[in-house]
Amino acid sequence: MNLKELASKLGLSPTTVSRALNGYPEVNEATRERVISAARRHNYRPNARAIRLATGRALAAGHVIPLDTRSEIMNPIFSDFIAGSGEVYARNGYDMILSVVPDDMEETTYRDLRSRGTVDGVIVHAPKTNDSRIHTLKDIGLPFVVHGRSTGSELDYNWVDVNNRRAFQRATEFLLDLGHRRIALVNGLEVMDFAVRRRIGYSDALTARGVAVEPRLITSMEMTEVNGWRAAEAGLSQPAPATAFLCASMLQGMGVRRSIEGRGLKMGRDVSVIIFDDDLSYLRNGEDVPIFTATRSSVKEAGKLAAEMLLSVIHQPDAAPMHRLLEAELILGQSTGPAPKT
Amino acid sequence: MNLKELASKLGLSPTTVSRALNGYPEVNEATRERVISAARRHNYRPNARAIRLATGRALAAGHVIPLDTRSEIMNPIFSDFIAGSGEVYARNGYDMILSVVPDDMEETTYRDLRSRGTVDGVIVHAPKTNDSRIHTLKDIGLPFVVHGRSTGSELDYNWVDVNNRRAFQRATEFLLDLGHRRIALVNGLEVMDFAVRRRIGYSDALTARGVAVEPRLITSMEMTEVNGWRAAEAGLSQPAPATAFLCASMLQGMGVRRSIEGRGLKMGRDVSVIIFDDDLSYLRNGEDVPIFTATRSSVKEAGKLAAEMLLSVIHQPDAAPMHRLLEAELILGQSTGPAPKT
DNA sequence: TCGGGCCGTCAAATCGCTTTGGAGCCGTCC
DNA sequence: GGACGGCTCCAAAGCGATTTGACGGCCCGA
Repeated sequence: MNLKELASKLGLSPTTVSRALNGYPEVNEATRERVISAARRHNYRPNARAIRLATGRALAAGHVIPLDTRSEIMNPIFSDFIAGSGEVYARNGYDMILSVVPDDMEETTYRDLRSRGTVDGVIVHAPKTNDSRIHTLKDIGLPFVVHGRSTGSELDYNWVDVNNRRAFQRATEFLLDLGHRRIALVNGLEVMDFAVRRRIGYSDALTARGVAVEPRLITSMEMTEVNGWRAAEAGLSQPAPATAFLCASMLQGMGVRRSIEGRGLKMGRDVSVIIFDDDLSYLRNGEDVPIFTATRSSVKEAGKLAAEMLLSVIHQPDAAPMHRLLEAELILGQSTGPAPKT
Repeated sequence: MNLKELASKLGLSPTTVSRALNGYPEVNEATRERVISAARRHNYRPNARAIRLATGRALAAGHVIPLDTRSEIMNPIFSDFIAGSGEVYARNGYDMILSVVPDDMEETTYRDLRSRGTVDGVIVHAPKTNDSRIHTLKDIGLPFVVHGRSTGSELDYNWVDVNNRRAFQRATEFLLDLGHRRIALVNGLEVMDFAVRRRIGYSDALTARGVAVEPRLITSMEMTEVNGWRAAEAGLSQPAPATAFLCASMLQGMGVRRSIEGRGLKMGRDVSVIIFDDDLSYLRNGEDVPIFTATRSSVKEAGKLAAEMLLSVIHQPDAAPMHRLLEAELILGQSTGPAPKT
């Protein structure tokens, strides 16, 4: 059932039917009713392919997910992020197109999406410092929103981000207040921009209190459980072991906990741990009582906001760049306590 | 730069240019060369929207991700699955369209995808027993491949699945061989078909050895860390506590471990644990030495196979239904050992 | 030399919608 | 009574590709 058939069934022209369905004013309300009910009755849905060609819009948003060529690790926050954005797209009649692309092919992908007209805009995931994709996208004129920011880019662009620096600064201060002095940072890879910001927050807090930043207490690895365990093993087996760990993710935190308990110590009493909690639906930080003390910011919510921003950018391409900085909450759990007496 | 422009630049008709680029035989090799190099030079890419309308194909595959209306939990295996399928689609010039949909809206979504012509076929995720989506899809004639199976459906359909029953049967036998008799099953929700199959494998193994299946040792919850912990707390605090746990996922296994270690026991010595390991990229089971003894089957690989199957179904809609049953490997880790002497 | 077949190319129709530029009808105002 | 507007509606021209059917050369065999 297509527009022409429906029109002829109604004894109307395709023009009128199209206008009736799309809410244009130049059609009599009575006929509009007639058209709408006939459309429903015959189960008519306009062909998306034709609409796209006719309007020159793709009615689709792209998410280009970089897949690290060496490690092949997918970012685990990704599924919750798209759960958030997907909802927004669905509500607005947009499709969500995913490309999982080896990270050295991203630029080609953007150019392709643009010149073939597959999408109206894209979300940029996992920005690095001085990320070249921002230039590329500005260059080819494809609307985009970055989830995160890229230090070093002199361009202004649309982004949604968490205040990573502040979150880690606060967490570090909290540990300092508890008397901890040897606080280990279990960071993500510092090619990622957010990881750099987190380290800065951490160092700033230490420095402000006159506590030296010790490189031996800082690790920067992919955010997995095993790497968390490894970092804790290193931090706890030193002559002057860490008394607290600040982790960039829940999974790392779980690895740290495994190391602590494997040594017969108790988390929250002998060693304190704070994590960054993305509030992933399948990785909740306990239920009523949080397991980990955490700085929390929902990644699903970020996905929603980014999608909304993208749609607005698509509709008003010439508007000034938009920014949205989210603050993480500091949540008190069972994994922190006063520094043990030396 | 579109086809017409390119054609006029070359002094050729659009027809010829189109044929040259698409490898049709009725065009002179010399002109083909000329066309191809001109296309490259002018950076011409055919407009996907036009191709879709002209050919009547969507050149896109849909993944409808059910979002549990109550718990809002995304399945964590999902990101690795689409990493696998995405690669296949990309290689074949297909787009991947994702719809994250409240589970009571899935049917509407399928009908919509079909009648608006957004996709050529879909992958069905997370089938339940007697899943109505299979009927719906057959009914509306949209090609599909199920990741998993649905017991109770009398229809024959395309699927890619792991031999869940066998995997859990083998794991249970392995624990029995180690002398364990009180083996707890930490299962997923048994509305999911795969969870039912796993329980059957578990019970079959016990029954075959004359060990009674004790309901008090079986839990069936969403597969999170906290639920794993909870199940272990229950299983370990009974008068005759479990000596081994068989978990449906790595996250549950981590929760079980937390409970074990929280009681001052040692996993692998005092209590044994086997997990089902989906080989998720961000949740590796250790590195060289696996942490958990596990039945392992890569969900990314399953994604690849499902996508390949879907493409083949799209191209040959009338072929007989295809099936692919994957066997899980049994991997020996550090989490299992002989049952402690009573 | 003429007709038939093959090769290479093209004009035009098509896909299913949107959108521009009227057209017809009726009522109002001068 | 005629011009002008406002309502409704329609015919036709797009969007940018694919694809059908046909046509002009050229070669070959009769």
